[in-house]
Amino acid sequence: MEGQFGWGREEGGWRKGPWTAQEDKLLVEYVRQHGEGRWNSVAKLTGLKRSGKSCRLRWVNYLRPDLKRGKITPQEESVILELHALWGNRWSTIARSLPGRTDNEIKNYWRTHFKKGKPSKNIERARARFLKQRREMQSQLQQQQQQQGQDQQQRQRQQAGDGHDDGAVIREASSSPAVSLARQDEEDLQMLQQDMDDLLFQFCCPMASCASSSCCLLPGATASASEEGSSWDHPQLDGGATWGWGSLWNLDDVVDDVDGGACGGWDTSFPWLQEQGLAFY
DNA sequence: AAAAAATTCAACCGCTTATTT
DNA sequence: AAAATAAGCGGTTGAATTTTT
Repeated sequence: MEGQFGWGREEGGWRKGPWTAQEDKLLVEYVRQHGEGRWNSVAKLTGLKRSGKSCRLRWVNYLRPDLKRGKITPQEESVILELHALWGNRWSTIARSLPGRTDNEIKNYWRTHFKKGKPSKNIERARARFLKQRREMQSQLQQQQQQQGQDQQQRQRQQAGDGHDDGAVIREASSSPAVSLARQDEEDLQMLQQDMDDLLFQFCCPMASCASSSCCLLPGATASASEEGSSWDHPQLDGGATWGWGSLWNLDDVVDDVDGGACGGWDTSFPWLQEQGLAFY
């Protein structure tokens, strides 16, 4: 029974908690007539007592017809792993490469299957800073390009398109099955790669060779992965199997917070892939 | 058989970013 | 230009379900 306590209650006029079939019907009908978006008017037009936010969420994560139902396939799983190694907890970015899967779904899947340690906040902060910088650079570049003639613009774009012959990790990622990064992401990644290479060199990371080539699952390191806490007691063993990009970002921590002891590893090893006979990288 | 523990995942919250007014 | 509104994101929660004891 719902409606008595916290779940299924009404609060400030809005219903909360699990959606009923009737509510779904109303929302689906609304979208059929008015399309996606303007979620706040759902309540006004249909009488559904749900906030716009709630409606959007329900549609995006559950009612959308293009959603893929059913379990995550092994292929999808390896994509998730791969992209999480690249992007960390940027679930929506990852979801873009998995048609029919939502960020929420991927996030849940990751958390329930793979999450073991806790990544440092600094990773994402440093990363955000980097990406922001990158974005600013890009928009500057764009402005410059606009001032120059269109011919030149095209020439430059071509150059940029052809010119990715460096970056082993990128090549590795894009040659992997079923992974296609959004253009913007790919560009970010490319810059990130360069940046990280520099950092690697600078800090002489012991796993440098691992990170710049395409290891990740070392045969010897089945790494039963200490259940809780960081892997930094034995970084070269526990982390060894997974020193890919996710760990690379930890270098941001080094930069960001040199004496904080921050190099927080993601204790993520992938024995399940082996069980399934799947090679990761 | 049943109680406890663990897992799953839909939906929430707060915050940030984008768009509109 | 700035305030308001909408959309989007990621972390977290907790009811329901499944597994273990």
